[in-house]
Amino acid sequence: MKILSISFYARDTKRVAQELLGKILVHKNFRGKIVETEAYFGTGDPASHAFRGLTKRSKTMFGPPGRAYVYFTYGMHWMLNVVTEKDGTPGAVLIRALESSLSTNGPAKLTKAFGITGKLNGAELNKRDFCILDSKDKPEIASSKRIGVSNDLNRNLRFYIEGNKFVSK
DNA sequence: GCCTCGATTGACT
DNA sequence: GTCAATCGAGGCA
Repeated sequence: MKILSISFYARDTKRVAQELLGKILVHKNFRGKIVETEAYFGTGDPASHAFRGLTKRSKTMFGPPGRAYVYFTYGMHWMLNVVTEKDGTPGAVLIRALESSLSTNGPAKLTKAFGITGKLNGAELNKRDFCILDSKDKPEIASSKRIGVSNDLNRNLRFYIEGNKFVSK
C-alpha cells in the first residue's frame, strides 16, 4: 500500500476529514483503519485552537500539511490530529476512532493504545513507522455535529463510517 | 503572576 | 446521570 502524499492533506479540511475515513494509520508496529474524524478550521471556528490566532500550542496547525498535531488536555489525554491546508493556513482533522484489535474507539484511547504522545507533535506523516496508508476502501460516510465541543458551529463536521462498530459512542 | 478550563475517560451513585 | 483526575496553555491583570 502507498503512503498518502502531502498533496492529499493540502486541501480543504472538511474534504480531507471525509476522505481519511477508511485509510490506515500506522505507528511503529501498530496499524488501524480510521473510522471516525472531525474537522477543525482556524478562522471562524470558535472550537478550534487556532481560532485566537497563532499560539504556542496551535502553531502546528498553521504549519505545513501532512504533519501530526498532537496536544495534551484534561491533564491526562493526548489527542491526535492531522494538519491540513497549505502552509500558513490553519486546519486540522481530529482522529477520533480507529478499527484495530486494540481499544481505539475514542480519541484519547487510540493515542494511548498506539503509544502516541507529544513527542510526535509536528512529525511528518511520511515515514514507515508513522504515516497514513492509502486504501481502496469506499466507506459509506455519515456525519453529525462534533462531540465534546462547547462552542460548536451549527454544522456537521464529524464524519464516521456508517455502521462501523469501532466508532466512539 | 494567577486563575480557569479543556476537541476525554472511566468509575461511581 | 454525575463527577474526579490532573496539568499546561491561554486569558487577563
